[in-house]
Order: sequence, then C-alpha cells, then structure tokens
Amino acid sequence: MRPFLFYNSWRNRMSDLRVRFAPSPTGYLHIGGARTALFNYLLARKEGGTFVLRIEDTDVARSTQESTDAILQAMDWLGLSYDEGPYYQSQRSELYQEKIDQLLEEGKAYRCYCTAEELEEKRNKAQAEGRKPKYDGTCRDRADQPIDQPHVVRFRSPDSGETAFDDKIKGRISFDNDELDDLIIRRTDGTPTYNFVVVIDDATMGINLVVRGDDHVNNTPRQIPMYEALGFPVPEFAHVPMILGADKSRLSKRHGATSVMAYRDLGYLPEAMVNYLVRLGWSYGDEEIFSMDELIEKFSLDNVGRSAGVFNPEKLLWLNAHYIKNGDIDRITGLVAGHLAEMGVKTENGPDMVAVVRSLLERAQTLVELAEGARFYFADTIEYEEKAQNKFLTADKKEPLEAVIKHLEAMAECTEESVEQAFAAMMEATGLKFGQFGPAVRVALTGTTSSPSNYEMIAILGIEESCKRIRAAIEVLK
RNA sequence: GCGCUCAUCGUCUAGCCUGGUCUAGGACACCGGCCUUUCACGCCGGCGACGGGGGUUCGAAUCCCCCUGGGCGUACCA
Repeated sequence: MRPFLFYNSWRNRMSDLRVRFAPSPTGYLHIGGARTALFNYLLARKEGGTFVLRIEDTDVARSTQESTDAILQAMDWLGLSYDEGPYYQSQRSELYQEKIDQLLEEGKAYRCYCTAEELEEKRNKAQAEGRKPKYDGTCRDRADQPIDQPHVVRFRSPDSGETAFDDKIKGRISFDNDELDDLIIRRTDGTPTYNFVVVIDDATMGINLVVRGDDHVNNTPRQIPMYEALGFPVPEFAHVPMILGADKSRLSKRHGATSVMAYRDLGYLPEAMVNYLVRLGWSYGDEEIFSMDELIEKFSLDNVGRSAGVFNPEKLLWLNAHYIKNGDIDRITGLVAGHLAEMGVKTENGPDMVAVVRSLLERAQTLVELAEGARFYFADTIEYEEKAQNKFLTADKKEPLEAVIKHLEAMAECTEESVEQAFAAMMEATGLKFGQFGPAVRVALTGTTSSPSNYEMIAILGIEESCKRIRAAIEVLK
C-alpha cells in the first residue's frame, strides 16, 4: 500500500517547472507554433508545473487583436489550457524601461547615434568585403551620450570568450563571443526589442525552461549575457526542430494549409492534430496513437529528435480517420451536424442523425467528407449521377424494383435484419440475383454507386422514404 | 560569405549514448491479395533506407575525421 501512496503523491506533486508559450500576434496560430505550444503544455502537465501564455506584441505595427484572438481560439480548440496569462508585452513597457535604465547606469548598455541608413551601409560594405556584418562599435566608447539626440540603446556584449549552454534537445551548443553583436535593445522610438524583452519576461515570470523553435538557437547566446548582466538566473533551453514542407524548405502557405484552425474547418478533429503534431519530432517506441492523457504521461524531451521534420498531410489524414472511427459517436454527430448546417442542408425532418453518421463513419476521413456523404439522407429528391443512372437505372429494372417495394412494404418492422430478410424473400420469390437489382436500389436511394449498404440505408431511411425513392427511380428508367 | 545546427525507407521514425542479438523494426503513402451488396473499413503480403569517403575495431547504422547536402540565423522582425 505504501509504495502506491508514494507513487500517487509523486505523480501529483507540484513541481517548480515553469514553461511558456510566447507567440507574436501577427497572424494565426500555425502548425509549428502549435507544436511548440503543445510540447510546453505537455511538459507542464506532466511535471505538475506551470504553463504561462505570453503575447509578444512589441511590434506594434504588425500585432493585431484579431491575431491574438485567433491564437487563443486555436489553443482552446487543441485543448491547450494555460495556468497564467495571457500576459501582454505591450502592457509591460514600464518594466522594460526600468531595466534599460539600469543597464545604462551600470554601463552595461550604451546609447548609439548611428542611423539605420548608416548601419545598413556599413553592413553592406562589410559583407561585400567579406567581413562579418556586425556592428562596428562606433558609439561603444563614445564619451558624450546626449539624451536629446535621436538614438537607440545597445547592449554591451562580451567581446571575448565563449557563451555556451546545454540544450535539452540538442546537447551542448557554444558560440564564440566575438560573433556576438551589440544588440539594439531599445529603438529610436523608445520601444524595446524582442531579444531584450524576452529575457526580461522569461526572467521576471520565473520561466526556468524555455522550449521554443529551433530558429531561436542563435538568439540564445545573445540572451544569456543579458540574463547575467541583469543578475537573473539563466533558464534551461530546449530548441525544438523546425517543421518543413514537402520540398524541405520552411513550411509555408504554398505547402498547403498552415493554420491550425484551417484544419478544423477542413473537418479535422483536434485530437488528430495533437497526435500528429506530437509524433512529428517525438516518438515513443513504435506507438502511433496517443490520447492527450497518454501524452501527458509519456511525453519527454528525451525522445524529441534533433532534426527537422517534413509535414505530411497524409498521415494527419490517416490519424483523423482513425479518430473519426473511434471517437464518441454523439460528439462526432454533433460536429457533422454543424458542417451540414454550414452547407445549408436541412436535417430536421430527416432520419436519425446518429444512425446516419454511424453508417458513414468508416468511409470518411474528415468531418466534411462525412457531411457530404450524409447529404443524400436528407435530400427531398435524388439527383442521379449520369453514369450511375445510365448503367443501373435501365428499363429492365422495373419489375425487380417493384418487387423490392412490395417486399419492403410487407415488413412489420424496419431494421437492417428485416430488410435483409425482405431482400432474401424477394430473391427467393423472383429468382433474381442481388446484382440484378441491388445496384439499382443503391442508385435510387442515393443517386450514386458508392454508399453504405442497402440494408443499412433502408433501415435508416425507413420504409416509406425508401419506397418513395425507388418509385421515383422507376419513373426515370430508360 | 560567416556562425549555429542536422543527416536511417518518398515521409514520420525505432535502433546510435552503453559497437556484435540489424539479412536495420514500426507507421503513413504506394502496389498486390483476402473479405465483400457498391464504396470503404479490416486483415495478410510486397516495394522501400543507414548521403559519400576515410579511419578506429576481430566487428560500425552505432565511435572519430573530412566531404556533400539540408535547415536556421546573420534587422531599430519576432
């Protein structure tokens, strides 16, 4: 008993792990961001830590409230709840200003009066001459630092030695400090820049493990000296590899939908997206299917790969089909009803929606396909596909179809079994083979040649509606 | 260009740290078969990879070096 209790208390212990997801609200939540958010979320939940959400809106020109809302909505859809936030950097400028002043006073930062144009020119020249395009330090040791002249504030980076850190995914990474630039931390307009605020925020929010995209490894050695200059403890880092498109270039719109919410509209289930995203870069032996609870239990940075991965829509689709087939039928039905409504299909006088969806489940990969496949159940009149009609609704089907009607109307109840029996009785009485009328019934009922089984459809549609459709088909035989 | 980094089937990956059990395992996709009232589902089978070259070693996918290729960064963007 005792070990068990110990286990439980260990499982539920609160940990001091504090992680964060810090998107910039300049667009929707994309696939890559979602995976980063997911990894952070899983780590926090697994360890009983805290997941902080912070909106990085220091770029006033590009940040919008709509983007923030879209990101929040996407996280909610994926089931990624956070414990603190969202914090907005735009509301913390006082703090940043204070810290910049502190660095200025301590001589760890300085004012730089070079104009953007001058810098651009120097950069181009250096590059053209094969030198490093880094800031040349013109204002680094300037004696007078007039406050009333337009200027930026630069952080004085160490110019010798090396900066290294042990990445939790990639291992030890080190940089020579002479590669580091004196980063601008405050623009001419007085606003602080990303590399500075991210340090202030992560430090003051107590973040002790930074899990972020691979594209930030180069920022890390520039940020570490700032933590040190400010007297903050340096957090641990884990850089998650990028997600690439099929051509191995960075994933972008031309590779298809990159917005998480676009997949919802396309008929994907959030659990499929979560499952797909987590397996892109992380693995757990040969297992492929993971519920969120299993992920919280099993996820670990130890099993995250170091190399970039290609986004594979086909596998996502497969997972989606899996979750459609195995999901809660009432929930799936509700979701399909939503898509049907969006498509303008009136369902109130139609057959039982749950039965309809159940009949379609295993032949659909998305909710949208499910809704499209369900359409015929609710149609007032069936529109026949030309090829189907020409092939199966031929004049010789008149008697067989009439015989089907006769036997269906003789049924006492309308279940799959009774319909099957009615068909059997009809074949017995007429000597017809299924192939001589089955496909015609299918076309009469649906207008197409691919659908759930006739028995099932008739059971769902009911005797009256089924016979009505078959009669309508008899009218157009030729 | 420079810096950082990565490298197993077409794709996601297991294996690599602690060399032999790897004639390299799983999954998606693809191909074939079975099942079958169509379409699917499902089941069975197949195709398919250690980027190249040097080492180290009795033995290397596994360790070391070089090359090549990819990704990221190199902003008064984040």
